[in-house]
Amino acid sequence: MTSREPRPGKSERRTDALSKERIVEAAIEILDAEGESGLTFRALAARLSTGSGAIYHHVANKNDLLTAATDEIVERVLSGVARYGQPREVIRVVALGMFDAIDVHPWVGTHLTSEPRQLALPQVLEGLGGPLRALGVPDHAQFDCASALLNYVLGVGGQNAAHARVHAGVGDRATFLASIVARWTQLDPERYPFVHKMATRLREHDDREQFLAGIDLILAGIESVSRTGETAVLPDP
Amino acid sequence: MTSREPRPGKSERRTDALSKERIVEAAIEILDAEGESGLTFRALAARLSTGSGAIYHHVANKNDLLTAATDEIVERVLSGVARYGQPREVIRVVALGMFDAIDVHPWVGTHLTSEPRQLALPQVLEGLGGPLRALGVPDHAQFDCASALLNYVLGVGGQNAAHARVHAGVGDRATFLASIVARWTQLDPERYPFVHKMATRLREHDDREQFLAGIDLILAGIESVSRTGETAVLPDP
DNA sequence: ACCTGAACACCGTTCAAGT
DNA sequence: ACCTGAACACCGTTCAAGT
Repeated sequence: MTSREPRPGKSERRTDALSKERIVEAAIEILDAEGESGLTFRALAARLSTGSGAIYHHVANKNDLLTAATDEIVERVLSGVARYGQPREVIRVVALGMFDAIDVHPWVGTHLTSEPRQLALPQVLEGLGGPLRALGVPDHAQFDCASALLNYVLGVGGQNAAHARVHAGVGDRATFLASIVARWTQLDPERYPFVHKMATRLREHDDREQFLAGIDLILAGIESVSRTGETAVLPDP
Repeated sequence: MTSREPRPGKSERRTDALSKERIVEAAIEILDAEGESGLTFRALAARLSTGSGAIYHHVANKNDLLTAATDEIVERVLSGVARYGQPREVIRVVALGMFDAIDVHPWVGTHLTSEPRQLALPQVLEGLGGPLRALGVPDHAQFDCASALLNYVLGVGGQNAAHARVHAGVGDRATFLASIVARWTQLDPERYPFVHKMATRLREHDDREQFLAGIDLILAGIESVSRTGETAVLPDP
């Protein structure tokens, strides 16, 4: 519980003065280790060997801190992702990068959908939407296509973050999934036939593969829009 | 600030004893009127003219209360939705029902993605996935298709909830969107060419139409999977 | 200018005491 | 059995006082 010494340098000045970068870095470490509920200004101040009020000299409030931490993770992920190559492959790599990042940092999946003004959102949008032109998607359809991809990625991310949050408290992932399957199979089979059919598949499915299958599904839809023109689904004539 | 009289009936017993239904109903009213931050056990107790501890006799905790409120809204929406007709139309109506519900009750969009054990999730899954068989989607692909639709709906819902939360505090929707457009156009046009192209469209777009365009995109992808078989996107042979 | 940490205004939740 | 509301153990945030 005692705070570690901040490097035993000369005593002229603390060599590691507080800065937004150091605060964000410490916040990320706490978030990864303890989850969202572990990040308090008191815990953060203790880890930085300072008073909780000091943090407010570098960060406006907790929301600002979470936004900065989320932006930092997304920046790292997307800067390490190839932007050349087949457009379809770039989209898949960007999407998978976000999926894996949220797998490692579940809190990113939560905050990404809760603060629409953060930089991370246009960054992901650029990564998913940029390749659309090269894919042959007409100008007027690009917004809809990019937004579908983005919202799907955000949906899965939020869901995975919620899963991680829950089975952080209650045992491991397998027992957590089993508890959901059990709940689903208790539902009335007359009213929920589809859910019953899917329940077993839920237990044995691979999150990452299924995520990619969804991306491929949307990509197939995008291809079909690009071919047929204006609307994705034409009413039967 | 004085609490309203609970109906001046005879004094044998309070005619309106506390119950989970009454608590959930009051919680929904507070959530709709004041937003998520307005729902506190003190505010809820005051509205129900009782002590805050009394609520715990009918509800396990705040998460349980929010789950019950979310389930209630989703139950209302989906029970009022047609289950017959063209399968594609059923999917669109279920999706639009969720979209509109989250538009009216933004907190539903938040809680739907934060509690994976709630009943509302399999309910929406049934509504979106049930019609897939009639659409001609092969058995082994139905899980991926339904999950893509569900995650897209959850993504948009979470995003819209976040928008509502922000522009509840800061003026109306138009100025909120304008502030996002302003932020996006300040980004480096070299690094974010796509975001720049989309920024103007963001201001003039219709949320509901765009939501439906995304559903249609995924439906087009589903059609294409059903036609071509196993994989959505075939590698060029 | 930056840091400190006590103080303030809240929360969710518990629990002895009432009916 | 159900309700009451004070008390407890936290929060985020502020701010006088220090350096």
